[in-house]
Amino acid sequence: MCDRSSTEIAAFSRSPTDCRPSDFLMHDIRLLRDQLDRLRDGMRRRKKLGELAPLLDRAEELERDRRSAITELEAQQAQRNRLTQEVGERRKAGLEATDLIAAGRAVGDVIAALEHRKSSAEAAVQALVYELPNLTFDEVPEGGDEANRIMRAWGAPRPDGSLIKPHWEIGERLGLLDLTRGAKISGSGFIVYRGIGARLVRGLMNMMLDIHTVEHGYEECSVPLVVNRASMTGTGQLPKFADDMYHINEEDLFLIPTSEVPLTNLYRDEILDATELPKSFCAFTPCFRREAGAAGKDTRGLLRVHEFDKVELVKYTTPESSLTELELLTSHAEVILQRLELPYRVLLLAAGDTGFASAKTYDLEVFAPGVGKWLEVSSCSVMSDFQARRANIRYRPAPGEKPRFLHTLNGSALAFSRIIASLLEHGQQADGSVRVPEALQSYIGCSTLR
RNA sequence: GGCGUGGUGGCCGAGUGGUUUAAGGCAGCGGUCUUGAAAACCGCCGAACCUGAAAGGGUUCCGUGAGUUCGAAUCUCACCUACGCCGCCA
Repeated sequence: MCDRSSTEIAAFSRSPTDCRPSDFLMHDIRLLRDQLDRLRDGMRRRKKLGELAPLLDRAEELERDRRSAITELEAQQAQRNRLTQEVGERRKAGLEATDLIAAGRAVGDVIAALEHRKSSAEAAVQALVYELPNLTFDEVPEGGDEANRIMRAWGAPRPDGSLIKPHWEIGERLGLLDLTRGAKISGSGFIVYRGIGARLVRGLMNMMLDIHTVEHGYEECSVPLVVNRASMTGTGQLPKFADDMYHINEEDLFLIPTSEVPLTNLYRDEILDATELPKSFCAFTPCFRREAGAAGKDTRGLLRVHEFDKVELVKYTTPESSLTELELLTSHAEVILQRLELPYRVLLLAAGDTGFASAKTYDLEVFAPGVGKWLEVSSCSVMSDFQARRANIRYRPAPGEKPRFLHTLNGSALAFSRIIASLLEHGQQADGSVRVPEALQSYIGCSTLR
């Protein structure tokens, strides 16, 4: 078991609106000199070592140069401090100081050059470190998605799957999906829900939020859908995944790909009290994804779209309790699937299939008989201190003690479009109508979609 | 959008070019006193980085960045942000 308290790689902007190389918490870059082997092993477990090994070597070299620049720079700064202090003393005594001023000017030139060298090295190290994914926990299987592990399953896919139509057919026939007009007004991958379809969205939102707030104790938040660069960097979407996001040029703002971003950045640059932890939040928001590079994949229906709704869960915990909290958070997502009577399975993702910022992830998959696939409807992750470092979120274990980075977790509970696809396909009846699960009936006011 | 005023450590707050090495207070921690507590008094008390086996030494940080200067919390410019007034607006 690895030390979860102060391990993960990272780097970190602390400015509210910007991310400049000169303003980083650098100390965990020590991993580059102290624990290079651990970093290498982490990348190997993700099957990324071939790709990232040269980057690690380069980063280590730059880090050495950064430190030597700092050492020289600080010696020169100390020299300058002595000179300027003496200038002050001579002035006070009414004496000339032209020689000291000349010397000071010379030292100033040296300092300027060293500062430039330091900030170049720092920016370069930073850029490389930003490309390194989180280290996964030891219990995460090595390898790619072939090594994913099915942990448990709930319910059973219906036996008559071959008779089931895909959700887009049933949805359009019942008039609750209008894919053609969605494409007309915005583009392919933008959905119009109509009539009972729109009411289904609203009902799912209320049902999920009610369960998480009332039964599971999450604080509900209504958050901005547009966030700044520092927030996107804090949770790890930037700089590596810039192409996946919609960007507003004039203001340099981004449309959120998930409400994990605003919820996790709520406490950016803050120090929480240990007694406040764990903190649990949920939010309903649309999520925007460009899906660049996914052209031609799952183009029909609701499986891969540019805008979808989601209820997200986010937790802030101590390093000691984050794994327990992951199990809890995952179970909270499962509750929704059980209430919706959708058969699902829980996968522990292998290291190579685990997301960039995550240390351990469970995926929840629902079987959709119409398209004949398991659909990923939730991804529940513990990010260890990867995001906390980037976003500078700490907690004080006890009064008077040093602040430590906390752990963040998040999970979808759940993503709507695939859930709607699953509901339509799983609930299909012989006459083409769709049965509504009991827990949802009061939210949408009927027991059958027809 | 226009004009104006602010942004200083966990909090409040002084500070307009050179012992600021950031005053003072509150909170916190330790101690003296006390049967105990309170009060009073004394001491400690920000973050990060570099160096070092350690002890220690050094550097940076006053919203952010860029300038001016031998020297910037302090002067200049831009930006962010909060508040006030005016304009516009659901």
